[in-house]
Amino acid sequence: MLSIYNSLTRQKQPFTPIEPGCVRMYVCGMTVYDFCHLGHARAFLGFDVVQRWLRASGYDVNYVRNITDIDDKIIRRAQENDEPIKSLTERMIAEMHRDFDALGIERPDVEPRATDYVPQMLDMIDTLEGRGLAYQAGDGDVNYAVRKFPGYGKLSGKSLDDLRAGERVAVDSAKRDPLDFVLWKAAKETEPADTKWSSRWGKGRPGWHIECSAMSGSILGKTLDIHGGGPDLRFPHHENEIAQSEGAHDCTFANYWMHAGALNIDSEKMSKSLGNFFLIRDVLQKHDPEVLRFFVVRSHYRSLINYTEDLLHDARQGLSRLYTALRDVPPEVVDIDWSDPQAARFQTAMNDDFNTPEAVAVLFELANEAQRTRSAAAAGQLKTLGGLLGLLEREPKAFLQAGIVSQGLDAGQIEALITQRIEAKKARNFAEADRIRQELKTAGILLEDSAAGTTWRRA
RNA sequence: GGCGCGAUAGCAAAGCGGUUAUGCACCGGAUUGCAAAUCCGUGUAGGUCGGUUCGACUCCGGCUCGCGCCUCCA
Repeated sequence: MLSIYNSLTRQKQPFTPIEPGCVRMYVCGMTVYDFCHLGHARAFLGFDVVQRWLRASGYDVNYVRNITDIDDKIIRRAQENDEPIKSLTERMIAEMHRDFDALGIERPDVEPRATDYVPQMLDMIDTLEGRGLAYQAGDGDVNYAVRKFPGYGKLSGKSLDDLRAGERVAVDSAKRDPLDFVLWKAAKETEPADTKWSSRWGKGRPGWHIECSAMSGSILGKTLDIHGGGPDLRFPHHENEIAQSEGAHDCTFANYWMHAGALNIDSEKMSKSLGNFFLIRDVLQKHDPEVLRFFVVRSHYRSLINYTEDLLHDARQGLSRLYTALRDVPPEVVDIDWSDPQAARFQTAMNDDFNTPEAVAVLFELANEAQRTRSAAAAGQLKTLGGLLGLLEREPKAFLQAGIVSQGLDAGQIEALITQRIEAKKARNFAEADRIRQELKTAGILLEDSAAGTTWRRA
């Protein structure tokens, strides 16, 4: 029923887990040296939806998303900050959780940290060396001998000779082949003690790629159902993971490879040098986290998303329409009946490689139906189906009135002005009533009069 | 240079070889003291050239343009 686009075969395939009813899913997580940015939000939101839908479909999911807490950038940042590695990584992990929680990204079942799996990494490197796939170079580093692994390049569609032809990096003479990558990095005298582990190759630290192979293998076994990650991890990281895991275990590493699409800012790649680098927390200063989630979910997880302020405003308008329907037609609590036409469309869409844009279209149709027919059942379906995407779980009023108070009026000030306006209306002083309406509108507050009284929401 | 992806109405974004995607915005109408929300109505979009077909936005090929990866990167 469910089909998934497999980056390895470049086509959609029916999803068949190794063990019926169970899904072993591994997604490459954060390197914790800085705050999370919008690209992270996009990718991890994408896999959050995948994970949610698998569970909603009845699978017992074991979702592992690692944390890389030892790495060159972490070491550099810790030195810049003059703080211990552990202190920096603990801080960044807490900040990551704060950002992800705000966006409704559920915690994985297991969140392993690389530094807790160094022995497993060393075992794996040992196995690779025993098999002639790894060697210690003159500089002390242990490298993977890429030419010895026949399948190298199968995920990225690159041949070693193509890669060599397009070579742009200075050749590291200690490597037998320029494409060989580091499994174990020999420690340098100048590096702090908390970056060094003992091994039979001498003191050092693991290479980035081996971390994921060791953690996924230790926790989920030699073969995964789904391996996911951001778009730029496909090469070399995932290619190298395959070389390591399949080289060590002699069996398929992952049956389905999933890659999220990229996120651009104003049509350009987000980068610090272009000055268009957005952290999640920066965006949440100005926008509701659920709006950001909706913005991401209304596009397909594999497509390129372009982030602009206008587009985020557009997303807010759309999400407001959905919440307005739930406000006007209180939903009844319903269990989804998958034979219902709209629920079936939603299910079919999600089963078609997690087609959230189509699923969101169903949400709008349910909102229309709820409003048109005052159907509490349709509203209930809207809320429940939305919940499967991590949306529409708040009180409508809470969403519609939520805002950054520091930027404008708070609820008390708004209520006071509304009271003044009601007095003016009673006195048939419509000019004054309209002036207050306009004053509030300028502050981003829209008033809605009805038989039940006056309500407000933020634009 | 190598590998890959994309081009849909004002904007965003899907499915689909022949039948309304959907949302936002816009424009009429109803409603309202005025609005907002809501409801009703209004859209013949598919880069370009050629091919396949009774029929193509949808399949195939060329071209143009845009993007990503090949270096740490979600």
